[in-house]
Amino acid sequence: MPLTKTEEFRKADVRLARVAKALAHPARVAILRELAKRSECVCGEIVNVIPLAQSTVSQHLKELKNVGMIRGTIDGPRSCYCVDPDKMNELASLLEEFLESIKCTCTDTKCR
Amino acid sequence: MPLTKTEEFRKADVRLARVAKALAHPARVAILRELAKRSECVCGEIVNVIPLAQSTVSQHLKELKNVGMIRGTIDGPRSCYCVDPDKMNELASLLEEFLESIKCTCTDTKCR
DNA sequence: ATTATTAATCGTAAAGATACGATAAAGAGA
DNA sequence: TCTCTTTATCGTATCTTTACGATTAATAAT
Repeated sequence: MPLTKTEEFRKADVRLARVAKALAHPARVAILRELAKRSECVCGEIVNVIPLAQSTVSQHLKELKNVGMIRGTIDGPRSCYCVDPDKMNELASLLEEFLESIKCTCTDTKCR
Repeated sequence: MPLTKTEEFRKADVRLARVAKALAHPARVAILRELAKRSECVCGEIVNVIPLAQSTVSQHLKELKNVGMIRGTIDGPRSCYCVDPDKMNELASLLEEFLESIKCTCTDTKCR
């Protein structure tokens, strides 16, 4: 039995959902917040801030990387992670535009 | 063994993740888009637009309702669903503010 | 009253997400 | 070279999400 039938939906909707999904866990939100407030990032510091096991944090980092929000330069035993500014802005715009477009136009009195 | 340990995270991050999660499926994005472009909505029409079974659409509607994005007035055999303007704006602002705050400040040459 | 229509709910199966410990990989430092 | 540190990956258990069909509920229409 099929699970997610993303093929059936509009590409734009699928992309949007994917971006939203990346933000759909407090750990990933926290990671992005941490990364954004530093000029150089090492995952080790991240692990100390997030109340999860190292392997789990690594998993969340991977997800953020997959969607393109962050970049990681592996540098031997320490990797430099940071927000990808261009991609982040692109994805943010995508979400923001959608959110702006969802202003309710309902004139039904039952809904007001 | 615990699954989501939302208790460990900042309330703001948990709230944000919850909002993002509501948008984390193409069907829900499509539903919001449909609702937003009408002045009166009936679930039946929604079902016809979304390539999923009626029961599944109903489930997605419920999730959007739980997070507060939409309101539904059950009116006998037809229910009127529409975007909750105030709540939607509130949630949208939450997300938008966060996205704006995630501008990369990384000055590391390796990341540029 | 009976029948049709519409939407919610229930039960359930399958896929995905989340979390952890253990292990592997890869340099840094002694 | 050997050890330490750090991160990624693997294996696995559990919870959650997604999806559907079947059923229920509630009104509308005949």
